[in-house]
Amino acid sequence: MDAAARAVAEPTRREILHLVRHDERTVSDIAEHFDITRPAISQHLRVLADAELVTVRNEGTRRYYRARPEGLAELTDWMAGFWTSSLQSLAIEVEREQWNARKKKQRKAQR
Amino acid sequence: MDAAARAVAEPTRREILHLVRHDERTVSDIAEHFDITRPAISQHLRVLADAELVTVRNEGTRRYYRARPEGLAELTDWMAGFWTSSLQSLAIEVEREQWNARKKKQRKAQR
DNA sequence: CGCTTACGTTAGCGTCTGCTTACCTTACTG
DNA sequence: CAGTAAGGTAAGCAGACGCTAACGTAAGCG
Repeated sequence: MDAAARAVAEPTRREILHLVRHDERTVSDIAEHFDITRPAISQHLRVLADAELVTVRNEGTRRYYRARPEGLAELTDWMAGFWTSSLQSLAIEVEREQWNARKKKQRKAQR
Repeated sequence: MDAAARAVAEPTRREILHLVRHDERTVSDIAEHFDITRPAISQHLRVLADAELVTVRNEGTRRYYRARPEGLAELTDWMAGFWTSSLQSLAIEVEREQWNARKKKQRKAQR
């Protein structure tokens, strides 16, 4: 999951993901969309593959990459769940507010 | 948005976000949870603030940081929308499959 | 006023990263 | 078979990144 987050942090890799989101594409095909060399694309694809955000299909000398929807879903789910406030935490939040209010009153009284 | 993605890629920053997700906390308070120095935390907070993922509230010499829900929501929404397949793209997908099927048959015929 | 507390900022450092160039492997084609 | 097309890999380099140590700053306190 850490790998996925780091992989997506790179603008070029995000563009690549966008390219292979629906279509599967070869490395050269992808490389044409950028100003960087093909090896650089290969390296980005390796990072994305390690993060399990893309899959490969071999056909002769060509390698077809495409986005792996499950990997992307896992990432978004994880991100969304990262800061969702449950009822439990909401209750704690209310308690914290009250605590702060008391504390503020105390500080005011001290002056 | 790019800034937000890069900010979240860092494990320490994710932990910080988690800490100030519901409570607002001071820098020293946050720093206690880590093995790195306080200035390092300050720098991480700067990155998070630049990415508009946290907000600050000054109170005397203390600075209270807390997560900015809107920023987090924007990020997750953007990530989720990044690869959601609309009906439009689904139709394209089907068409692509058919095109591939034809192409495969053609290649087979060529051999 | 000087002292302390709570932070931010800067300089410098080792490490990681993204990129290019050069090379190697593998599969197709004549 | 040699030649070519497609793509992975390695070395090396410049820049970004994360961290620390040292210093600067502003607010509270005696």
